[in-house]
Amino acid sequence: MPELPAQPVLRLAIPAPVYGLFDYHPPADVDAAGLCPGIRVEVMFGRSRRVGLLVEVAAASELPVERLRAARRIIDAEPVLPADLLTLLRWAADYYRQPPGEMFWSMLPAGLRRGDAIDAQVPLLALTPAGASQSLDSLRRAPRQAALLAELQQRTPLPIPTLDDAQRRAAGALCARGWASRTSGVPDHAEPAAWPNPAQGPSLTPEQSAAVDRISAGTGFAVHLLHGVTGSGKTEVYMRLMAQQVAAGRQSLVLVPEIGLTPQLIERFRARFGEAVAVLHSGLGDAQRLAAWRDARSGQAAIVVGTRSALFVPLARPGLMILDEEHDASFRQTDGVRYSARDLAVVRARSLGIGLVLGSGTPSLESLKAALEGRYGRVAMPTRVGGGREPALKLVDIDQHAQQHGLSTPLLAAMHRHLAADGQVLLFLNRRGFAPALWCTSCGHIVECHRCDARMTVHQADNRLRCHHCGAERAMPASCSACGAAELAPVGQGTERIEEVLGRLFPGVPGARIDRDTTRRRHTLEAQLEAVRSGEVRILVGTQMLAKGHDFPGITLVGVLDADQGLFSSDFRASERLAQTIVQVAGRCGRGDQPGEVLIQTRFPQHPLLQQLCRDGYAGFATALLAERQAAGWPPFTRLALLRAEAANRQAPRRFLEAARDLATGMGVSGTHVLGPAPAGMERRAGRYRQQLLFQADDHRPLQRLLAQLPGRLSQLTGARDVRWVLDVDPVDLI
DNA sequence: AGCACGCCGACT
DNA sequence: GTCGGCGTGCTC
Repeated sequence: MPELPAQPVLRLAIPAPVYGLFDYHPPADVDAAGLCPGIRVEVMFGRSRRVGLLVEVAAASELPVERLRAARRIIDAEPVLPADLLTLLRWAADYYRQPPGEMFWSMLPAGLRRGDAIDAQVPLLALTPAGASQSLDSLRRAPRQAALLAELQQRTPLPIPTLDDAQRRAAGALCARGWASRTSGVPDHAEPAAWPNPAQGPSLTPEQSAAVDRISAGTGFAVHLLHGVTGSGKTEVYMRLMAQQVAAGRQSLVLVPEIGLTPQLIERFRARFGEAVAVLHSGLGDAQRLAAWRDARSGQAAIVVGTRSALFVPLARPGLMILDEEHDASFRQTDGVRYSARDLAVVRARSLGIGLVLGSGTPSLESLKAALEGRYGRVAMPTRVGGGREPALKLVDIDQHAQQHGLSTPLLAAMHRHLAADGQVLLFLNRRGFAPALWCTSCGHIVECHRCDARMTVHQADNRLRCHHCGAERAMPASCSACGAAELAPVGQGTERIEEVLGRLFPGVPGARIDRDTTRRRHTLEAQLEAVRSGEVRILVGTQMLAKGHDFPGITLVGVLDADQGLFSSDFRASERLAQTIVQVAGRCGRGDQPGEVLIQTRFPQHPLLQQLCRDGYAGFATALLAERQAAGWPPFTRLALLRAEAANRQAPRRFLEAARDLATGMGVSGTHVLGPAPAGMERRAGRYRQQLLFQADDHRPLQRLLAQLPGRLSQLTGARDVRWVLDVDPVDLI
């Protein structure tokens, strides 16, 4: 029997938790050879309609032809994702052992995932003839309306999703006056507007110039680790590099941590690059996100700034990628599809053949090692723009000094000194609430969460107990549930309590507290930060939120109230994070000629890590930590993957992971070890018991070999249905 | 993830 | 007698 020539098939990534691509015939009247990978295709998948992404056109399927169905329709004429993102998608799905369909899902704005046309109609604001002939003078008392009218007279129509709240109100007013009207249509992106010339920046310090020259010297793919201390002017270096790209007609993609995407940063970018800046962050609505995404894809935007997921934005003319605060944990996606945007940025830059800058004042050990081995270029900026160096760190032994509610005498003395000299003080304590525990002074009982292996935190302002791990909440008990005595006392310090103590110790000195409890409402954080910058607030207390990205020029003293969390943690990364946090918080103080002072309260002033950090700074500390990691066989000298399982039942996760361990050891992949299972650091959390199994390998290759078939086989394991499990490749949290 | 198929308890 | 409980298995 003559063989029929095999027909080309479409290999699609379809959003489903299934590992692999799915093969379909092209729709009846469509020639597969004419289809470009990156387009969306609508198919019937099982009994439901899905939108899939064409990853490749294959000569034939491995499945018998009769099992394949034909796709319903081809959605796009042009790829929505360019080739480099398809490469990235496949690489990431493979490396992180994630279903490609889910990975692809996270690369598209919501509307496009549903199958909307990429040039869908959007609401537009158009200038009316009356508005066109209107002089701006008549709107002198309505500056926002005047600004919007001026913009409309330059370019009409404007897509309404790109307008902010104030602009939308102004739009309403202009419509009421009959000078503008709402319509809808396809925004005109056929002819990308010419990018405005970047504004002139300040002159660079020699150190900044050298950094710019070093980074822009090469062409093609390269990763540069820009190790610049706080205040060394990294952002200015980024902007110079971006301006070079603008001049060459190429786009820059800037990724910043969640907290780093502040209005100030966007303002700086806008002031330099004007309207050619597109911003992507989690607060955006679907329409705004799509508009920014489209501007990046069309080349309308010269600069694209965003958080983690902006890594997946298509770029028409990519020239440079920048990842600021590269050590920051928020570059890791930890729920849903798991990936590291920092590591994927390297992969994307390589496939694009462009440069990538990883900037940080406290680089991750992974990046430092790569720089030491010469895989990344290393550019150091140890000096602050005003000329000063980073403030020295001083340890205060809290067992040797009297203290009042968590504030030691030396720290209190320093606070008085700095306040008297017109300085501002920042106190850092990574523990919100009033006190981390409530205990009975009569019987010693400590109030615990019913659903977690954790203590309840006292929140005095609203007289409630909260669990910071599961969110459980209850009224403050009047008496001990164990012995009935009405002698419950809060123990330990939280930011709320420190704020109260400061009110008593420094009466009349205006203070502010910044943590998740005080900034829950929108805009309060910005208002509080402004009060600090203006000098109105003299003492600032806060958590982690203070450590990142904010400039407080008037702060001259930083107090780290408790450095000891993290010194003795079972997570080998805790000391790296502790040092990064301390150095980042310390960096908030002192500017130019004003030297800063940093006091770190600890019960272990002799601890070698703290000693090293104070003596040699972050770079010396990191070198020592790298040696320690190498000796202990931890990353970045080895590779890890973590399999976590949880269930309401205590035994199920253990049984499942024991079966998983037997499966993995039975595969006998040389160069790999399986450790565990062991209970997670907090075994019970939110009412669920958690266990974990650790895979360790000398290199990523044996680890990948071990993990290759694992997810598929795990789901077939007996007991797999009794637990929820996730596989985390290159995990950051081991507890 | 959906969504159906499949075998066992309380109902018009 | 059947409506529906959610265990199990599949999706090109």
